[in-house]
Amino acid sequence: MNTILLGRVTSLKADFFNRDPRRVARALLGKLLVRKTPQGILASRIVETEAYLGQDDAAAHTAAGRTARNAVLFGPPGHAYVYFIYGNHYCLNVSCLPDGIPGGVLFRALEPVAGVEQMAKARGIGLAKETERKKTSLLKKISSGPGRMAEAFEITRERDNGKSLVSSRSDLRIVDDGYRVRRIVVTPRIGIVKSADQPLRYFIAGNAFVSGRQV
DNA sequence: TACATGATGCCCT
DNA sequence: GGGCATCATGTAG
Repeated sequence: MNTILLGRVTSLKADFFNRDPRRVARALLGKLLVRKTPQGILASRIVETEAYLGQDDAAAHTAAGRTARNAVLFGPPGHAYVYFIYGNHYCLNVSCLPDGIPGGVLFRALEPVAGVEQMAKARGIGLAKETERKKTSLLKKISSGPGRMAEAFEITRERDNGKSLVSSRSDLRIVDDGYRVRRIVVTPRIGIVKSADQPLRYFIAGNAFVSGRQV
């Protein structure tokens, strides 16, 4: 993608997503979400995800079967499922498993890597005049949370729902820059009522950009 | 056509 | 730590 800015990276293939969402959610930790914009490249490391299992998972949007809204989750793997929630926020998911079988992974938190100023601006956060100490706490507000990261990447349902995250022509992609995750923590998912006890939330241990409180 | 609800974040206390 | 904004979607009537 942008080899000067990011070093050597390889784009993930559709096969990466063609498996159980629990495995995809784990494997996505440490990868980079990359957006090409007219103003420049945005890149952030994926530090927190949640798996949604399809028809056997009461908390998944696909639990009651296929509808116009959730069709992407029933489609081929590696595509963006974007939905609008609470009248304010968009959330980004990626479809998993083969065409016809529902399942997906929710992106919950990102660590900003490139295009930080642009992402801060998209969030209404000013960084320029801040002290280093204050900047550190503001950086966390850019994309620590599913609604926040969607806003930072300017992700909307209109623009991004159904888009491939693995196509070389896509402006929104996921790449591997060789970063290796040391330890992964697994907890129950956040903000749900049904099936709230299942341990399907994954995050990089010790990472400061994970949303909410760390265990 | 009406209504309840939600994979959230912000602001105020 | 709690209330609230705000609306698309699905389901019931």
